[in-house]
Amino acid sequence: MLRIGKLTDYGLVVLNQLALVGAVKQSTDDIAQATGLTVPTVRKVMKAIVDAGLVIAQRGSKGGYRIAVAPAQISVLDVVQAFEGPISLTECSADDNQCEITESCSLSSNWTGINDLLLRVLRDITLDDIRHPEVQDTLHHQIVDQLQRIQLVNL
Amino acid sequence: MLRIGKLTDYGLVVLNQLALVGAVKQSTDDIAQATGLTVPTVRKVMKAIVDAGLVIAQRGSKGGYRIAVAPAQISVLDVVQAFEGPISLTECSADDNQCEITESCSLSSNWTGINDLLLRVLRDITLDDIRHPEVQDTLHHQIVDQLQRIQLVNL
DNA sequence: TAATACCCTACCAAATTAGTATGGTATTAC
DNA sequence: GTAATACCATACTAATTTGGTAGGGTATTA
Repeated sequence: MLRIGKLTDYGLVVLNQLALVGAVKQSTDDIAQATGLTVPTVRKVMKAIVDAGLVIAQRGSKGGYRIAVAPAQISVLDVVQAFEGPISLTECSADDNQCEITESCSLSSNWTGINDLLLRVLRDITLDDIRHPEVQDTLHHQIVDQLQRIQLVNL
Repeated sequence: MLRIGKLTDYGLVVLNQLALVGAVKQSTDDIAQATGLTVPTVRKVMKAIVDAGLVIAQRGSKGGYRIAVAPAQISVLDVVQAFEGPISLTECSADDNQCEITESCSLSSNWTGINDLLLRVLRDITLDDIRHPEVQDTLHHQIVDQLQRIQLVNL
């Protein structure tokens, strides 16, 4: 139903927690306790955001995780892609494989445009925005206002 | 992976086909042949868009389907919702059920804003836009241009 | 009354996702 | 150099969702 995965959501929660404590390293257990997530789930989440370069992991005693990038530099798109790979609304626009319904498929390729718009929106919203609801509200209204001013060419 | 379902895509293809012939009624077989989809799949697609009121069905001999609304009045959002129900990126923002991680969930509620933006974009693009790629390109550029002019408040 | 063509429900198989378990490896402290 | 800490990698299971299919029912028209 056009949903993002739960893990993506968890990822945002964890990043928020890491942003909260700044440079202080936190272990898996710390994070689990702070967020209310289970330890195994946190582990899974950490792998994704470490691989994406959003978080730095240090092993061994005295190890732990700390955020690698300033919250204002982490976009929602970064997080979504860390968990769900490259975004593409349809198979057509993503892979290079041809779809079966060749004749009608020229139409489907238009999803690409919608896809780009979605990417743009997700890229323009940062972890910092998310963390401050009142700021995010303002941002939200700004974008909606702009969209409302757009005259559709064919109407 | 933040995908729309194949059926939704098919729905758009079928609606395009119906729009092509205007007021002429088409049977399931006609549509299947014209689009390259299988008959059972077309049946499933038709149910969704008939229920959504986008297409009118007439039974009996001489029956068939015809488009119920002008293509310029059918938004991509209409089609997506016909197949995938109300759009909500997270469970939190959709249902009234409480999520388990209570403390951190205030953060998750910010998905709502992103959700609204997505709805807005999908609602502003019509079947007519989709059918004319060059028009849709223009539209696309317009929206992206507007988005680019937005200054994020916290940067 | 028979032919046409939509309608409804249910079923099956494949893919995806969430959650869990387990053994391995790097770093630090003593 | 050994033990404790804590991250790492892989794999497995169960639940959910999705796509595709089947079969019998009902309305309309000739």
